Amino acid sequence: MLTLSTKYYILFSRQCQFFIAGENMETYDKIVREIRRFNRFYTVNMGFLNSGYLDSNYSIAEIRILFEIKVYKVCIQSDIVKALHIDKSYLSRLVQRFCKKGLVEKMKSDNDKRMTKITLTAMGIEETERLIALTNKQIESQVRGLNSDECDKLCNALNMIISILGKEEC
Amino acid sequence: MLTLSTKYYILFSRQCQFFIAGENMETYDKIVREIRRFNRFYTVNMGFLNSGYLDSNYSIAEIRILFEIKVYKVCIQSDIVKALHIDKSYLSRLVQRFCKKGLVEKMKSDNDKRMTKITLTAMGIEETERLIALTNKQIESQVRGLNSDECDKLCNALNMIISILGKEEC
DNA sequence: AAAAAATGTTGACATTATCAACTAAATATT
DNA sequence: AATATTTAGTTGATAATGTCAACATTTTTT
Repeated sequence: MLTLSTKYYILFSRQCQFFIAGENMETYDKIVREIRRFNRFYTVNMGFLNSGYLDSNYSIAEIRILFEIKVYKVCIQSDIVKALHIDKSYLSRLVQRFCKKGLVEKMKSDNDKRMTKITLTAMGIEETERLIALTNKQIESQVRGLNSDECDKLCNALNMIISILGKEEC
Repeated sequence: MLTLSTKYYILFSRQCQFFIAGENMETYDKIVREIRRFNRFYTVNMGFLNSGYLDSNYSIAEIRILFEIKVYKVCIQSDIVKALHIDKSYLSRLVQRFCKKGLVEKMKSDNDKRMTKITLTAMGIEETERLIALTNKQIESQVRGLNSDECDKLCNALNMIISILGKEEC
């Protein structure tokens, strides 16, 4: 049986919830609009829309995958699938192509025979670094002209976004 | 003929330039790395890598184009080409498809017979708004859980990036 | 008047991505 | 222990997406 105070607490807390929910709704409306605005800006600004990405003969996804393998050093394909949310059959084919090019090496795992460990070859590392350098150059051309104050502010803003949206990671 | 003070001024200013240039080099290295980090995060986080974008039967580019036509209200194809940096032949075909679907209408321009003015039909507006709503929903699911302080900070950060990188627009 | 540039279209591909079905191996369930 | 489910990766078939060069028109520049 409820005491009076408990009852009031429930009432109060419910009201609070409604209040907070209402406030958040509005807040989300604003932030959602801002994110869309940002996405419109950023996809064009970074050239994600036109997929002829760099002069390199690689797609954004390919570069991203090579980079990921480089970071992992050794991993299995499903690690990449989970990290980048790409289709496993697509990745499988890309990995095959990388192998043919001599960028990636496959090794059957001993403990779990379903898995195939993948890793960059020396040539793969070199090529990935070349691609990173290319990307760097492209990005540098976009920030050239910023003064150090703007760079700092930009840097902080980028990290702020990662830290806020990153904790949501599911 | 230079006075001593002018000479010193030039020397000083040159040194300053070197100093600033040197400082900026390092600053760029850092900011370029940060931007790459951000791109890695953001492309995955926003699902730009796997192009099965929304449940909608539209690609990111298509949605972007519809949105752009909506903002322009009336425009010509090359406006969109310039705004989004996409291939004109690709756009031409997409516009044709939109026309067949009844989303976009073409009208020959009178003053310049090369151009074709394009605009969204009522149905096109409706469909674009539906797509915007879908995008909103998807983004909302990513910010759900943020408190209003985090939303504010996120918002400021997004706008900071646009304001800094946006002025570079070439 | 001739050359160059802008607008948009088309042909012919190349690339990129997706979906469903499948094998093989490991794990969970009964 | 036998069966079912899940996980890892591959393959076939095909769809969707994007690109490049060549072209016709019309306008602008020289």
